[in-house]
Amino acid sequence: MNEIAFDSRECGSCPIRHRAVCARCESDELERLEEIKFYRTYEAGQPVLWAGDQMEFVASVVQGIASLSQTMEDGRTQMVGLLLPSDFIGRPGRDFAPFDVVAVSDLTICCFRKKPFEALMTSTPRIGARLLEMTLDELDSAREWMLVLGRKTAREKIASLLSILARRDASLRKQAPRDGMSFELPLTREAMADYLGLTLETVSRQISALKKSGVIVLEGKRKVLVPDLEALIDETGDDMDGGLIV
Amino acid sequence: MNEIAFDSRECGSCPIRHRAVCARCESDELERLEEIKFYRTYEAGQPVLWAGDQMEFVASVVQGIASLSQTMEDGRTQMVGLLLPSDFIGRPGRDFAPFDVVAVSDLTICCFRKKPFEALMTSTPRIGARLLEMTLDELDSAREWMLVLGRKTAREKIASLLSILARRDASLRKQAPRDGMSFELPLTREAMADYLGLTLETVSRQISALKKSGVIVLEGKRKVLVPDLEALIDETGDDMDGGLIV
DNA sequence: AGGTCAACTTGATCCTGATCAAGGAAGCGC
DNA sequence: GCGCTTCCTTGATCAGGATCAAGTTGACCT
Repeated sequence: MNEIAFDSRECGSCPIRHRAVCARCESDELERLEEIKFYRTYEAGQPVLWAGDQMEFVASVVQGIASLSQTMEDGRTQMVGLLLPSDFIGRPGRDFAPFDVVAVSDLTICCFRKKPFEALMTSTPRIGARLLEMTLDELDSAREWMLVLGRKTAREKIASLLSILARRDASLRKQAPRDGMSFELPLTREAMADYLGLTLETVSRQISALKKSGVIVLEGKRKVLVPDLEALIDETGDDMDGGLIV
Repeated sequence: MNEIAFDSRECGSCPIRHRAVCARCESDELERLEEIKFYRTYEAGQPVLWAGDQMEFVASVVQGIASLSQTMEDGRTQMVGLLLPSDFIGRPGRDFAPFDVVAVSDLTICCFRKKPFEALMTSTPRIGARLLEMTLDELDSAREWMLVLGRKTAREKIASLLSILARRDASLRKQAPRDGMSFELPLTREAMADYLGLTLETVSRQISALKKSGVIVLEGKRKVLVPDLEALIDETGDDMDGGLIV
């Protein structure tokens, strides 16, 4: 996700967050960030914020996965973002949460009170610039996901999600994605369905179908092995190179 | 779209652009923007940029409509954004276009060479801050659209698009959306289909259906009259208040 | 007027994914 | 062990939208 190297020890106990926002920043900025931060943890399934809530902090994901989602009155739900470690929650300059934020797995986030963070942003333009860069990345990701939602078949959708998860999993442990890699599925079938605009039954069926055609191998229900990465990417319908970055 | 009042005469011949980026800025910033800008025009259907193209400028839409879209090898197309007057094209800090940009109607854009614009951004933090704000708005819009693509029925999709177009049309002429308003459809059925993740036949059928149930009245093929705005919004499946802002 | 073309409408049929329904597997407390 | 719950799988059927296929409309040209 974030290419910038930054020695994590210098950042104290919240390395990822600092790497995300303060890349290349000077140490006094780091210290000022240290002063205003605190941690929160949530269990899988717990809400972090409801749409419309007052947000008194911005945060970054340290560990675990959170989701951004919207629900219609009749219960139809669409996940609009998956927040993995190093992703940013909240928006300077905005007071209310636009979407529900829910802990998908056990979750630790590193929070910064919004007011001081905003003050820091105006006094340190680099932070704002970095945030703009991150937001533009997220916007591109959201738009790429619109192709998935609007035009892909169920099978292509599943393959797209798996290939994203595989790549992000690899990059979190700083490896290149490779053949024969395996990773843990952090989402229930229902959460996958909500992300992909499908039902959980269809998700289950398509995973079974990919398994049957040998594109993936399941170890238990939540562990996926990808014997041939290119075969999986083939199933996404994307052209080889471009590829989703989420 | 943009709530900030700014006397357009002060901005020379490109008022919207300046209002979008330079809101509340001082006059010397305006002058510096004047120095590096130029205009381009395109006819309906012409491409502005292909995905992967080098971008040597950023721009804002002055008149007409442009689309952002992605196409798969087999020809499936998904529009991922609709750019109306005052919307921004391009991204400081990025060299290649991530999506195709096409003129949907006759189009005028106001361009700024990227290098000087970026220089201006670092020397004038307010511009960066404004751009961050706009990008966050676009991100929210993109995420709201994901609900439309992933979970809404064809009829709800059409109603959602019409209600957005109605509202943006009203706001462009600085009126509150009201009952009995009518507006021009700037998109072909095919373009609507590409935006909504449908086929053009389904779009046509659902428009006919909405007409038959009296939610809209067609005058010719491209002019829509909305006798009762609330009835249209009802059809979107959204709750009354929140509502899509695109 | 007639011809041409693009945009649109409408009908018939098919198929993907939703829905309804039942049952299996793993974890956990007692 | 047993019951209980949550998550997942699989089957049968249904329906919404895609696809294929004609027509229609209207703008523009000569």
